[in-house]
Amino acid sequence: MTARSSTDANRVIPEATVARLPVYLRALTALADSGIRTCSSEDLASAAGVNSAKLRKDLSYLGSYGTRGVGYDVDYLRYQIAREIGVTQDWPVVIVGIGNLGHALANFSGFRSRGFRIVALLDADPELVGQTVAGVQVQPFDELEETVRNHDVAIGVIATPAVAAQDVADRMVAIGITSILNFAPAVLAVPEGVDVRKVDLSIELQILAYHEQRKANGAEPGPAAAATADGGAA
Amino acid sequence: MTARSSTDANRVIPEATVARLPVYLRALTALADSGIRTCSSEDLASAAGVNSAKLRKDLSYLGSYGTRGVGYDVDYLRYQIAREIGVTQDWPVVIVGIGNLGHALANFSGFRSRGFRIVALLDADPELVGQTVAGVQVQPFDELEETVRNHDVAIGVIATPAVAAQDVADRMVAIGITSILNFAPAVLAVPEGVDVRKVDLSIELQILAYHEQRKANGAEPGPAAAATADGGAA
DNA sequence: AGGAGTTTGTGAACGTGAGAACAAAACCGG
DNA sequence: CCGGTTTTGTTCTCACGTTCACAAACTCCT
Ligand SMILES: NC(=O)c1ccc[n+]([C@@H]2O[C@H](COP(=O)([O-])OP(=O)(O)OC[C@H]3O[C@@H](n4cnc5c(N)ncnc54)[C@H](O)[C@@H]3O)[C@@H](O)[C@H]2O)c1
Ligand SMILES: NC(=O)c1ccc[n+]([C@@H]2O[C@H](COP(=O)([O-])OP(=O)(O)OC[C@H]3O[C@@H](n4cnc5c(N)ncnc54)[C@H](O)[C@@H]3O)[C@@H](O)[C@H]2O)c1
Repeated sequence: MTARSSTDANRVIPEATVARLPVYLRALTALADSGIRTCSSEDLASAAGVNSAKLRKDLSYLGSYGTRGVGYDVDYLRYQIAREIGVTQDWPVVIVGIGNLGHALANFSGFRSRGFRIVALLDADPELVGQTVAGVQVQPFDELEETVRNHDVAIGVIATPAVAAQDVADRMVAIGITSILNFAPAVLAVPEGVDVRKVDLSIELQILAYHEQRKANGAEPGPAAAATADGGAA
Repeated sequence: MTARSSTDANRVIPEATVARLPVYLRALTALADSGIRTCSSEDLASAAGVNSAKLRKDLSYLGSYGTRGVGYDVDYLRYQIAREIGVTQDWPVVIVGIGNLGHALANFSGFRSRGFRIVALLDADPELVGQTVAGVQVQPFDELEETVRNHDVAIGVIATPAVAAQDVADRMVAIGITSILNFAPAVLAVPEGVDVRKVDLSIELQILAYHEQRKANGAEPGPAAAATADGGAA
């Protein structure tokens, strides 16, 4: 109905698969770094911590990039996954809320190396504004709109206290940001078409506590080795 | 087969439900704080950002704590969920790797208020050892065993670089830690019976980038408003 | 060239989770 | 005490995700 990208868009990739592709990408990068040029689905699966059938099925959604009897070319597959995810291009990102967590995020080098570029740090606190964090000057929150327009930002990160999170999200959405990564422990309401993903440390710990309690109570088949995945729709 | 907790353990609660219980708990706390003493499943569901049928089904796994025609008593339900998750007791936690992220975690007040107590911060860097972060002195990594035994720690947090993560995890497991929250972008191998949950910022961003790219390519039914859930078994 | 050995890609079976729908239970007003 | 109203708890159905198992496709050795 609309534009098509080079390799036949609108193939639908299950959310669960999308959530694992970055893991495969990381595993492939590790393999490439250790000089391995070819790997089997078994190799890659164990490096990624999944079972090989699942890996093969996941990759089959992207296309047929392996060679039967041989395996996958590490660099080629890596490029294909990167292209599918969209990290062959650079994504400009803004971070709002430069407190404890915001500082850590700003200093995190893993951003750049994975296709994301921090173009602005913003905070409502006048004390913080003007300070330089990780080589970037903190701007007043009011400059959000200007910055987003100048850099054509689509992805915003919220690292403010929970009470401010909805306000910040509203502002982001109003300005045209369509993907939000939210670290504040708050449920964000956003219009259709805007993606929100949340990272919530407390929830993760509480899930661990639940299983820990069950182990202590003698519930035999204790699960183990969990992860994080999922997606959803608004 | 073994000990039973007060309210009939070994009821099996689906992982997807376990992952949402902390969200309900947070929503209930918010309601309680604003003076609301009773709420319907509809109210709570919208506060938690889920649909009410799902909420009711989730709660039904815990027991029958509502009143038909009336709704749920906020405080009562809150207590029941907290008890089920295991956050009525305090969980001692150790954090290993006090860099950018470790500092932020140590300073995070949301720990204590949700039933977790940081009993130790550990790092391999001699420069860091002895410094006080968030009122706790950083200890050398070698003191892990002693600390874990003294405080009966079951939950460990890894905030070291990826290369060190597996080593740290091995040490933790050897000492008796059975739940690990891993922030390093690495797949951890742990024996059966040990739970690992990972928080990976880069993966979250890449998932957002994927959907963002699809939006740009004109894939109409763009999903939105995702979250984070899941569990698994080793 | 052909057969043995590998390894992918996928069809099918199975399990888990989501959502609609409704009967059972509680309250309320008369 | 009874009928109407509200809201829960649960059942049923469908969609999604995982895993198994195997034919197809490729390599390599003889
Ligand atoms: N620190 C952690 O390790 C951690 C872990 C998990 C979750 N979180 C969550 O992340 C968020 C940030 O945590 P933190 O420890 O960095 O908090 P913080 O208080 O150190 O920092 C919050 C920052 O947000 C700024 N801010 C407040 N309102 C704002 C607004 N309306 N617009 C722009 N900026 C605003 C403040 O000036 C401050 O600099 C919180 O919601 C917290 O619950 C933190
Ligand atoms: N900074 C972030 O916002 C962020 C975001 C997502 C993920 N991460 C990940 O979290 C981890 C920590 O990030 P960071 O920015 O705090 O890194 P960092 O380099 O600032 O801190 C790492 C700390 O771990 C310590 N360490 C190294 N090896 C150790 C060992 N064997 N035992 C004990 N301590 C050891 C180091 O001394 C250092 O203090 C990394 O894996 C990073 O990829 C960080």
